[in-house]
Amino acid sequence: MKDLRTHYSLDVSEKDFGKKIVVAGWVEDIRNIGGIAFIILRDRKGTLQVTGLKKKDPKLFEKLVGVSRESVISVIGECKKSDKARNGYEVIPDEFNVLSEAETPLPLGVVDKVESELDTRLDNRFIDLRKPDVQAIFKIRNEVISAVHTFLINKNFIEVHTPKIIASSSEGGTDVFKIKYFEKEAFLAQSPQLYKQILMATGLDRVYEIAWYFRAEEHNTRRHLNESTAVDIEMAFIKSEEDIMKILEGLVYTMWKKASECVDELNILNKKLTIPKLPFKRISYDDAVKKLNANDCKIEWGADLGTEEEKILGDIMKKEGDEFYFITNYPLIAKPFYTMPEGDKLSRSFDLECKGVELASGSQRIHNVNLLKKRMEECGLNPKDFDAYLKAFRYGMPPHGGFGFGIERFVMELLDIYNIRECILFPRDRTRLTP
RNA sequence: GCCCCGGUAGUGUAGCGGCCUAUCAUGAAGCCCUGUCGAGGCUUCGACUUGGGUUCAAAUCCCAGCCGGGGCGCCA
Repeated sequence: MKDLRTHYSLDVSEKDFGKKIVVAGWVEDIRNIGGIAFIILRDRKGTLQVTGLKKKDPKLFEKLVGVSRESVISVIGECKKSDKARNGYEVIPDEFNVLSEAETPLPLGVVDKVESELDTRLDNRFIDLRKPDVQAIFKIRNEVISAVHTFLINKNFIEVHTPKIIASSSEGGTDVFKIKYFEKEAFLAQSPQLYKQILMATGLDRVYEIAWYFRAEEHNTRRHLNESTAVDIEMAFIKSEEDIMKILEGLVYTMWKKASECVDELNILNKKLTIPKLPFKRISYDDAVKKLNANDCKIEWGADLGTEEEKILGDIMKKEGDEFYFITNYPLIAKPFYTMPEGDKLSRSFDLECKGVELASGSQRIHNVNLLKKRMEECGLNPKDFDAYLKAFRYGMPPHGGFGFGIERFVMELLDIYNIRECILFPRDRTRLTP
């Protein structure tokens, strides 16, 4: 049995001219001129042209032009130099096989001259993903995640995987999905927060996870998902939250830089990336509020920044030359119970903002079990529900902190994508459960 | 949780009480064409979210359902 493919479209070079090659992929388009026909074949790397001549082999020609668009075929033929064809060569078929015939009409055109709605595209995601610009997003996503692994492993982090089926709602706050766990009730983890903290009591010191977040909030917006991914880290023996911010800004810088090296994909998307400068500006919550008030945006001290305020602050910071910045020392009241207080009212926390959108949020955590219990109670939680978590703080827990960093939000900002659903292969939102 | 908005061929749209036997593009099917690359030309096919109501007359107005989009809150 012969190979179904010896060459990808873009891997053919001059030394192949005049030789027999085998190419395979999807029939993107057929232009039948009468006595000659051009089949545009698409594979993972690009497209190539198969040129059929009626005179040469009428039967093969009929079969070739009769195949439906987006069918999968494999073609054996001569690779012939041609200045008229797009890659400088064309394949003159001797033989071809339809590996899979596509039904017609297509539910979504790959190269049609009409746009499709996102909903239609997501309903037919496997076809949508045949488009090079859609694929480019996920190729870049792959690169930045690979940069995460390299960067964090170099900083002595180890990758961990914490459970996603959990017994109690992890942090209060957001809604969680309830599931049946045999005779018990369980929940899908909204974040790995409590588990990565427990791991700080083990001596592993630095852990990270590419984590799934499940959130049962019924929002329907272009920047929310009910199932999303994040880079979550936790590190022990820190002096302060500044140690964590250093890791985070280095990580973001590295991811951005790695993305900027995806030249082919960025060209397809028609995007240019400017690598951010380190260090990112640190601005305290107090100063952020002052800045906002000075710009006719009235905000009460203590309130979390709303979408509107975040945007305005983003504009102010951009004017001052900072696209990326940390907002530090939030009011304690706006942060979860495990956040380390700073004085009475503030916290040792930070949010990383990019152009007015929150990319990541983190803090130094409380490592004293009594303070932790006190904070739980102040937040309206019952420490008894957190026994398994609290136990880890009773037998030697070093000072520690970490952050969670949404991957889809990052990709969205990185590539300037309007709807977050485009940043994940198969989005789960308020209404979408398939595909 | 609160508040807006929308559903017309496979896809994307026009129409917003009678001119609708519903527009245009794209697509599909077929015919012509030996250098296409957004190929071209000709022919054909294909749709008003569902159920009630108003009206002489409903794609169009009203009500309800179903499906979807978005904003806010909250968050990543």
